[in-house]
Amino acid sequence: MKKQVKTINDSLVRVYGDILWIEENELRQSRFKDLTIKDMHAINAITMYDKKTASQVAKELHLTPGTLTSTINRLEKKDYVKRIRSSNDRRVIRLGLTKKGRLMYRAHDAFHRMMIDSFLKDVEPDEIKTIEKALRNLENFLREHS
Amino acid sequence: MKKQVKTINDSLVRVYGDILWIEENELRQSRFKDLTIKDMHAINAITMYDKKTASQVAKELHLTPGTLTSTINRLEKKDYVKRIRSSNDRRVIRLGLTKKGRLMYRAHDAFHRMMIDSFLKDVEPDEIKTIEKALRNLENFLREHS
DNA sequence: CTCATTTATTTTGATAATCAAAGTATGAAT
DNA sequence: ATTCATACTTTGATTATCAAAATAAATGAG
Repeated sequence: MKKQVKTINDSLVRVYGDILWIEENELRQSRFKDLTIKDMHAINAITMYDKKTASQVAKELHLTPGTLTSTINRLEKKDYVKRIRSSNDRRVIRLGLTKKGRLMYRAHDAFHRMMIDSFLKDVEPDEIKTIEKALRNLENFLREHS
Repeated sequence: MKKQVKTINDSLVRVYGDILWIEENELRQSRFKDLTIKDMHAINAITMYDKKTASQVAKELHLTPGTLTSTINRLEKKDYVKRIRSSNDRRVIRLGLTKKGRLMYRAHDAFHRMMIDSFLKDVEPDEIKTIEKALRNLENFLREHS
């Protein structure tokens, strides 16, 4: 019983470290060598879809506003991200991806999809429900602790 | 179907970011304020149990030998970790935790245990098998990609 | 309307983690 | 003995990060 918890925990810890490391390596061999994982995760948080504000993205990534600014500077200079000054409130910056940014976004997304597909290999639909339940549990736990 | 994969993926991404952030905050409020999360993860990798070599730990953490050296220097100075020169091969450094290090290890471990307990709340024994299967899938995927 | 306050972002200055590459010490093998 | 390999450390440079101060725009009270 106790042992099972430890095994699952160790597996999660290992998996997390390995994912970051593999993503870093794949990135270095790809056409997007000029990005770090952190850059990639910023692009992922910015998203192809909404036009989030800088503050929203900083919060999601748990970065201070200043750090986010410099992240955006970097990504703007490298032509992955663009700043869009909001017209109703001219203090706020909305963030969007350039063509190159969207390309990167899709590539990263494809990797994650592959990963989740393999995660769910041979997992039956009702078993997926179990996994979703456990993840919800975890998210609740984290919410209580923040 | 596609949607489910996306939901699970987003949840995992969110969860991992949040765990790091929460651990960082808890640490800052604890008696172990002098440690960063990275320090804590090094202590976790060093473990209370085996006496791993510096190389082993570096590999587990995906750090270069040089970086591990400076991590160990830091943690030794703060009295969490001790170096033990191996007697059969005097090039090898084995790593152990001090009393303070073991205290930290247990505290961190307790947090993880709580987390996994809540993850597995209302999850039946045979459902746990599902989760273990999915994690094994993921570890295999990661092994193929490294 | 104007001044004070709040909000969103940027700038600045300092620090810590990291890497690659060179260095040191030890061990292994021919 | 000499060379090669291994385990770790040192060095020098770079990058991500933060806290705090600065800027710029919006909001609200009178």
